[in-house]
Amino acid sequence: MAGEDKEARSRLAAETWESLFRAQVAVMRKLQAGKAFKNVAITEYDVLFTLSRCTSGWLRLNELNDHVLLSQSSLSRLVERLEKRGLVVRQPAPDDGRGVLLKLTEQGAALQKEIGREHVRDISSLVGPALTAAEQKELQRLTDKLRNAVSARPGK
Amino acid sequence: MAGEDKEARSRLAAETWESLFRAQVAVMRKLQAGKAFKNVAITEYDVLFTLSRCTSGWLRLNELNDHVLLSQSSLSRLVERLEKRGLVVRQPAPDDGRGVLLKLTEQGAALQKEIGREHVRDISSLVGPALTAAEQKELQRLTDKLRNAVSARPGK
DNA sequence: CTGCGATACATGCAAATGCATGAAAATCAG
DNA sequence: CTGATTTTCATGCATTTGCATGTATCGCAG
Repeated sequence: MAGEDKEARSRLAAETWESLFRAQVAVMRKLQAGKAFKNVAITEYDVLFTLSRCTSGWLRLNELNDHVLLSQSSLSRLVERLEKRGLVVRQPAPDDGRGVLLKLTEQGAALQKEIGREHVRDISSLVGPALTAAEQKELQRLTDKLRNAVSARPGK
Repeated sequence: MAGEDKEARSRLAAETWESLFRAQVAVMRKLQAGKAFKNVAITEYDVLFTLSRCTSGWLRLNELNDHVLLSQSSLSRLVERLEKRGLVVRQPAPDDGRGVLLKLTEQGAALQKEIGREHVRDISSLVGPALTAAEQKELQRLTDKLRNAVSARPGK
C-alpha cells in the first residue's frame, strides 16, 4: 500500500545518500593524506581550483561561496589568507559596490597547476581501479543529475 | 595510443570524483541548513548515528574514527563533549588497556532517533525527486563499490 | 623476561570555523 | 526622492579542529 511505498522510497533515498556520503569520506581521507595537501588545505585548493576554471578570470566571492562547503565568514578569511600568501588578488566589483572580485595571481595559478597534477594522480589511482570506465561515466551522470536537481530547488 | 589513453582515463577519474564531490557539497549544504542540525553538528550526529547502527552497542573509538572525517584528536574531543552532554558513555576496553569503548545512552539513542527522522525526511525530499528509484539503486551500488575498493586498498 | 617499536587515546596550543553583528551599497515601496 | 529592507562582505568572539606531543599499553624480537 501507499504508506509502505512512501516509507520504502524514503529509506532508499536515505541509503543512497548514506552510500554517497561514505564513499566521499573514504576517498577524501585518502586524498587528504596525499602530499598534494601538505601546504594547502583542501578547501584552499578548492578555491584555487574553482578560480582556475573560471573563464573570465574574475569571480565574485559570492558565487564562490555557493561552490564551497564553508560559511561566508570562513570563506572571507580563507580568501584573506590566500591573498596574504600572494596566491589571489581581490578587487572591488565594478558594477556592485558591495561585491568583491577574486583572481588567481600567476603564482596562485602555478601552484594550482602543480597541486592539481598531483591531485589528479592521486584521484586516478584511487578511482581508476575501483570502477570501470562505463561505471565512472554513469556515476558522473548520476551525481551531476543529483547536484543539478538539488541546486535548482529553492531553499525549502 | 597508450599515452592518450592513460591521460583520458586519468581525466575521467578526476571528473568523476569532481562530480561526486560537488553533489555531496550541494546536498550537504541543504541538509546542514535544515533544523535537524540546529543543536547537534553534523559530525556529532554522524557519531550518534554510527553508534546506533552498532549491533553490539559498544564501539571502539578507533573504529569510529575510520568512519568519520575527523582527526583522531578532534574525535577524542567531540566524544568528550557528547559524554558531557550525557549522550554517550565511555568505558575502557576490557581486552585492550589502551582502547576506549563507546555506547549511546538512552538519551543519546532517543536524540539520534529524533534527529534521524528529521534527517531522513530532508534527505528524501532532496534525493527522492532528483533521481528515479532505479537510478538511486545504481548510484548506491556504484558508491558502495567505490568505497569498498578505496577502503580495502592499503595506505599507498 | 627484557627492551623497542607500534598503537590507542588524551592534551597543549595555534589555527580555522561559525554565529552574531556591523558597515556599506543596492533594491524596493510609496 | 526618501526611508525601509535586503544583499554583500568584514570582524569580534567563542567553539572546534588539527598538529605535535605525551602517556600508557600492546606486540614482537632476541
